Amino acid sequence: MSREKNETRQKILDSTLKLLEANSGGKEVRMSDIAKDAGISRQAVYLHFPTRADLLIAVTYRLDEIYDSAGRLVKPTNAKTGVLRLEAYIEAWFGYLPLIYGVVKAIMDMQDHDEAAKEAFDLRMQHIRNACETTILALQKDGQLQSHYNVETATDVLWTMLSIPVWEQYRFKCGWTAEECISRTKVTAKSVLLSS
Amino acid sequence: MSREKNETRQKILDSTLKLLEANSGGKEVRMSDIAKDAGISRQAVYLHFPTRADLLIAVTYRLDEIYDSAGRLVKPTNAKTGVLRLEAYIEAWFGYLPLIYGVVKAIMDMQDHDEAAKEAFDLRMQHIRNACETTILALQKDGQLQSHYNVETATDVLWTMLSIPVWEQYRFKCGWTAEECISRTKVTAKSVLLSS
DNA sequence: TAGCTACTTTACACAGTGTCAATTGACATG
DNA sequence: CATGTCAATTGACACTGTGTAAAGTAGCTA
Repeated sequence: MSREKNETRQKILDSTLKLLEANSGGKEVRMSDIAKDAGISRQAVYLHFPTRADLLIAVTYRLDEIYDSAGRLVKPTNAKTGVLRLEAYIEAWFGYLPLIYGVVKAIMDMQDHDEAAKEAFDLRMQHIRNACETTILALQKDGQLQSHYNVETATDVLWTMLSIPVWEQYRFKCGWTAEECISRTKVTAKSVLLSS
Repeated sequence: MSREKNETRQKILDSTLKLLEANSGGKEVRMSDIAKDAGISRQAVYLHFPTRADLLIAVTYRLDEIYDSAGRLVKPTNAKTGVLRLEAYIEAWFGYLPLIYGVVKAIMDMQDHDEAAKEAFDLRMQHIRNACETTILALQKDGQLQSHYNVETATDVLWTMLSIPVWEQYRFKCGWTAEECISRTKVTAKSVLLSS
C-alpha cells in the first residue's frame, strides 16, 4: 500500500527538518545525512525526492503546515488601521522567520546552483512582497503614506527592509535579538513610510 | 627572473577580473576558465594562488588599485555637515559597488564553504561599518541624529541599509537603476536617521 | 654545460549529487 | 502455492570542480 510509502516520505521530511533546524547553517546536511537520520539508505531518499532541491522545497510546505503560516499571515489583515497592520505584519513575519530559518537558509544557498530552488524561493519572496504591497495600500488609504513614495517604490522599500538578508545581518552580524529585530524594524519602517 | 612570474600573476588577476565582471554572477568562473583566458594551464594558476579563495581575495586588492577605492572613501570625509557627509558616503559607496560587484558576488558565494573567503569578506564589510559609524558620529555632533537611536544601533541600521544584499534586491529584484539605488537610499537614510 | 625557474602534461584523490541495475523481503491476489 | 508488485537495499559508476603530486620541457643565466 501507499501507506508505507507516505510514512517513509514523512520520515524523510521530518529528518530533513530536524537536521536543518539543528544545524541552522544549511551546510552539513547532505542527502546521506538525511538518509542516515531517517534510518534508510541514501538511494531510498531519491526514490521519494528526485533531487535535493525537490526535497527542500517539499520541506517548506511541511513547514507551512506545522507552523500554520497561512494563519499567521492572515492575522495582520484584521488590523484596524494601516499603521497597526504594518506593525502586525512585521511582528508576524519576523516572528515566523526564526522558526523556519534553517530551511530558508538551505534553499537560499542552493539558489545559485539550482534553478528549481531559485524559482521556489522567488515565489515565496513574491508572496511576502504581495503582503507588503497590501500593507502599503492600507497606509495609503489612511492617507498616512509618505508623499515622496508611490506605492510601488514604497513596497520595494518595505519588502527590502523585511528581506531575509537584512534580518540575518541584524541578527548575526549586529547581534540583535529576535525581539530587537522586530521592534527596531517597526520603528525604522514607520520613519521611512509614514508622512510626518 | 621574478619579472615573468609577476607578469603571469597579473595576467591571471586580469583574466579573473574580466571574467567575473562579464559574467556578473560569480558562477561559471572556474579555475580552468581563468587559466584558459590567461592562456596558461590550470596548474599554473595554482602555482601563483594556492586556492581559489586566495585568488579572489587578491583580485579585490587589485580592484582597490584600479578604482582607487581609498580615494573614493576619503571624499565624503571632507563634507561640511553630517548630512552632506551621509549623502556623499551613500553616493560614493553605491557608486563604487556596481564596479566591483562581480568580484564581490563571487567572494560572497564562497563564504559558506570557505573560511578564508568569509574572513576576507567580513573584514571588508567591517570597513564599511566603520565608515557608517563615523558618519553617524558626524550626524550626532551636528545634533541631527534621531533621538531614539544610540550610535551603535544607528550604525547598525545604516550599515544594513548599505549592505550588498540590500543593493542587490533593489537592483535586481526591484529593477531599480543604480542611480535610483543611490537617490532613494539617501531619502530613506535621512528619514530613518535624522531627527524631525 | 649545468642549474634554476616558470610552466606543461598527465594522473589522481576527494566530496557530493545523481543514475542504474540486480537483489531481497513483504504483502496481495488469483 | 505461485505470481506479481512495490519499497527498499546494495554496490557500482558518471560527473563536476577543487586541489595535490610528479615527471618533463624550454629558456635564461652563470
